[in-house]
Amino acid sequence: MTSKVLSQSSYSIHAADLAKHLLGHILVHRSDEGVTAGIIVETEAYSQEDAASHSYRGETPRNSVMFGPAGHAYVYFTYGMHYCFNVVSGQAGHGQAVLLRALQPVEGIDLMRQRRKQDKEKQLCSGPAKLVQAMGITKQDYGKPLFDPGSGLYIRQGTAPAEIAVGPRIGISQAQDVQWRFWIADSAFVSR
DNA sequence: CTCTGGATTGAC
DNA sequence: TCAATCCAGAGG
Repeated sequence: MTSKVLSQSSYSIHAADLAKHLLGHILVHRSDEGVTAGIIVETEAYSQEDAASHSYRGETPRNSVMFGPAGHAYVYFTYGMHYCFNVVSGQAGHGQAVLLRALQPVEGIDLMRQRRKQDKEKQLCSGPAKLVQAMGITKQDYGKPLFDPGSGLYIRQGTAPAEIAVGPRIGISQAQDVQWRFWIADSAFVSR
C-alpha cells in the first residue's frame, strides 16, 4: 500500500488554512502495542493574535513548540486529566497550531477499543482527548516531527473531503465569534 | 507562594 | 447539569 506522508512545507501555512487542509488526511501512530490510524474529520485553528489561543500571551514552557517550525506535535495536559493533540502551523516565530478534535478510525480499531474501554466505533475518537487516548499519544510525543515516519507519529496523505462545514470553536471563553472549527460535512465521527 | 480557570469527558 | 483533578500562568 502506498503511504505518502505530508511534507513539512505543507504545514507552513496559516492555522485556519491548515485546519481545513488537514481534513481527509490520516494520523498514524506506531507504538509497542501496535499501529493505530484515523482519518482527520474535525479540526480547530488557534493563532497568536487570537485571545483563545495558548500562544496569545507569548511563548512559555508549555507552548514553546507552537513558536517553532511547522509540522511538529503540540501535546498539552488540561482539566487535570486529559491531553489534547495539535499540529504546529505557520512560520517559526509566530505561535499557532491546529487542534485535532475527531478522527474516523481506520486501523488498530480493537487496540483503540482497549485503550478507550469503549466498544462503539463512533465513540473512540470523537473528541480531542478521546482521540489522544485511542491513538496512544502521550506527552512524550511533544515536539515530534509529523512529516517524518521515523518518529512513529505522522500524517499520511488521504483524500480531500467533498464538503467542509464551518462553525465556532468548542469549549473556549474568548473569541467565541471566530469561525475556526472545521469538519467533514457528512462525517458521522465528529465530536459533540 | 497562592489563586483561578481551563482548546474535556462521562456520569447523573 | 456537574464533578473530577491538577497544572500553567498571573499576580503579590
